[in-house]
Amino acid sequence: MAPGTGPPVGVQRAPGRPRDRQADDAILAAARELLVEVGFERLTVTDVAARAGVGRPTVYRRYASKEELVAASVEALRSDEPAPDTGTLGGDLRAELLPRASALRHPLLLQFLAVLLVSNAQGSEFAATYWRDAIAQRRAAFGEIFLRAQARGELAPDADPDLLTDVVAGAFTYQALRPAAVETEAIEARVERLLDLLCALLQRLQ
Amino acid sequence: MAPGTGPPVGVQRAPGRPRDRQADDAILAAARELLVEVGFERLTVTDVAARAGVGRPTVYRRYASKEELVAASVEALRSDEPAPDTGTLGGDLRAELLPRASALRHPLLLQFLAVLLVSNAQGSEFAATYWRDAIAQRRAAFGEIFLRAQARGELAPDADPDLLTDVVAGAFTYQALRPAAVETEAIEARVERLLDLLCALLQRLQ
DNA sequence: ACTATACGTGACAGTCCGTAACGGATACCC
DNA sequence: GGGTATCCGTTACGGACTGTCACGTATAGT
Repeated sequence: MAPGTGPPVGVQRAPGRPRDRQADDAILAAARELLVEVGFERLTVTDVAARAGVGRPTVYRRYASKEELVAASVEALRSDEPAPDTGTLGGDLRAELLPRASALRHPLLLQFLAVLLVSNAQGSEFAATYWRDAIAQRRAAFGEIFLRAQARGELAPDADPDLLTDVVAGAFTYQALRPAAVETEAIEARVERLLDLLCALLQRLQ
Repeated sequence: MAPGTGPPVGVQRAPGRPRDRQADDAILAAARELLVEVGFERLTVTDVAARAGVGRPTVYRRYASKEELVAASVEALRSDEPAPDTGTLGGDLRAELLPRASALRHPLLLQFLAVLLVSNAQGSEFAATYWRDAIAQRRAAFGEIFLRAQARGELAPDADPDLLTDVVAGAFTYQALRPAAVETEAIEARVERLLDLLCALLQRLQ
């Protein structure tokens, strides 16, 4: 997962020429762009290297496989995402869930979920790492939304935020299975209706 | 999607040697088995042909691509699934949802969902066909469960069964993203708790 | 200077996809 | 039976991708 054998931590300094940190970023950016453009399966390491202006061995020096490269590129994106609105106590539940609904249908995340689904179903070693590095933190942000709603009295205090996350995140993620190319705006409307239904369900749970 | 240019319908009879129907079944069975064993990406047409005891061109004579082969193998599985319990009015909602929860986490279906997710995110032409052939009918069975629950008075009659399907199917499908290899029995328990929560949510919607 | 590593280029073996060519087999029609 | 059209299995091919290696060169610390 980490580039190579890991960066030299703290005072310790590796001998020889250091890694080009500019290449690090270029590789991750190129991987993200191509993942969105052509998908995981048609993404090639050759193309990533070319777009990053880098030789292919330079990519493999950092990531042992195409899977690790993709996982790292998605994980790096998380720090670029907007902060989960940790201002006041926030508005109502619906207003807080809406931006998360669209974030869950981000093309990059969906491509990654597909990788996760596949490596999962066959018990790949990557599955657990993927979950821990890329999904768990996003789920935590979801759980805090429900905690805030409970603090505001919008939600029953004994409801498990983790299970609620499964329900809400599952419903939104599920929308990505629909043939989006044909009716991308119809799905937007459907998400709105879904959001209404979920809020009605949750707020009746008091 | 259909094998070759389609089978001769009705009285019409194609000239020349007919297709080996035994090979048809062997190919689909081999594809299903390998899809579960190694996943979509590591499934090769060469292996499918070998397991089916068939030459590789014999596979390509029926399906234009690996994607079509996989889609057909999943679609063929649907007819093997148990009938959706169209007996009396059924038991309660929870009892009807339970078998569907495990059906949604069938390894074969999950592999297929991953294919759908990928081809979807990049606007593949297959996406719409996949949805229509393999998903839409399963969703219909789900909708009927909610219709029966409404007939029994367990559910508000104005609730949209289609949206409810999104919520329930989404929650269960989402579980497949968890690292299953490590804790396969923990997920079983989680599905039980999730089922309890969903029933509590739905039945409060009156 | 010396060492150790990174870089780019180019090449390589191995695998897979999808297609084509061949000889033989099997159905229908005259 | 002869003719025709399609199937089958085998074998081979071009193209693409993966992951690795070797080479010469560049860049850091000692």
